[in-house]
Amino acid sequence: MEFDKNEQGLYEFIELLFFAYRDFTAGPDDELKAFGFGRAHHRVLHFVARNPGLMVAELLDILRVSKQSLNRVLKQLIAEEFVYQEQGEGDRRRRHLFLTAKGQKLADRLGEIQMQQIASSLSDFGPEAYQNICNGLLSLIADDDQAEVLARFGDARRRDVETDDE
Amino acid sequence: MEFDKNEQGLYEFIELLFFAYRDFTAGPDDELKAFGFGRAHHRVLHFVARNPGLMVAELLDILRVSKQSLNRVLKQLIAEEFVYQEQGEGDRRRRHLFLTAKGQKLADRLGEIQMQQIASSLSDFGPEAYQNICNGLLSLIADDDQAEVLARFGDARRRDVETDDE
DNA sequence: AAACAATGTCAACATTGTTGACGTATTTTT
DNA sequence: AAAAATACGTCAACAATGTTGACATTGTTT
Repeated sequence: MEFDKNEQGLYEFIELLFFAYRDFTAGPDDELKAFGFGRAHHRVLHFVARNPGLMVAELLDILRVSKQSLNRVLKQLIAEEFVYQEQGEGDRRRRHLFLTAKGQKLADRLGEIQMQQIASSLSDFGPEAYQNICNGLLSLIADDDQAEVLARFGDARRRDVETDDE
Repeated sequence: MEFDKNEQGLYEFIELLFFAYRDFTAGPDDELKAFGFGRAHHRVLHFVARNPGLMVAELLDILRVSKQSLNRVLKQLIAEEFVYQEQGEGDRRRRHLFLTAKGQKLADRLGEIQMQQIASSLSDFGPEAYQNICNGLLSLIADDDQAEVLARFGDARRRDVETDDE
């Protein structure tokens, strides 16, 4: 299949993104049903897992939903002890979010499902092709947000290095 | 930025897909508000525009929603004359879907918004990189569905060629 | 005639999004 | 110290979009 950058080809690109997203979210959605959770809960679990100590305001900026919408799922996750909060040390208005052991376990499980799917999907691609795919997705992100996303990636990597050193 | 295929890198891939989808759907969503429509209406407009004469059952298979959920938005689109139906000639139970002039105009407008976004996002990529990106998205689609998607692409291309010949 | 298929429709409900208003700590500014 | 701003939580109402179950209509197949 040749993908061209004419009008026809760009319409196909739109559909590829739709179908990829549709199929990519299907696995975790199923798993979450058993817990009475949905995709909104998954997002919180994912970003808290990847950014321990994340503040509510930061999460709001990532998800781009109203605080009331976030609070509804966050409240459930805290009540059922998948997530806990710690008061900020410098500024005690802030609530830093962390996963409990139970939350970490679920986040890991959901990650595993998606990882397997990506890994098997992308196994045929060499490193250069993989870079192309990632850079392609990155460039689809609004210009203003790209730096933000990369900054969080950088932080997560630094945090991992520090953790490895401990 | 180097994207690796380790666990860290695959988590980043998940996020890239999330952010790309989030920002990519934002533009049309805004435009649709003026018509009192949402993303669900957009999907119908898109797939009917790309596959004139599409049957309801096919649309259900593409969107993977219940017929009741589809019918709610389809009914509105028909009532407000963005979409019309034609009874099947061979099998008169079937309803083939088409866009009216008004529907086509809106579909074109939404397409234009997304096309500009893709075109400017992907303009830096050469043909090989673009093939990688498309093939990457394609491989994320469930195996069972890939053939189906490609078949529809093929049909649309053939239909375009026929149309050009007329 | 009976069964099946394609579509439409009614009703009830769940999830996840929205806006608006208000409350409570806590920190910053004046 | 008082006032303003910030970070977060909460209540309520509502909208969009998804679900399931039941049933009707029409047309086709057996």
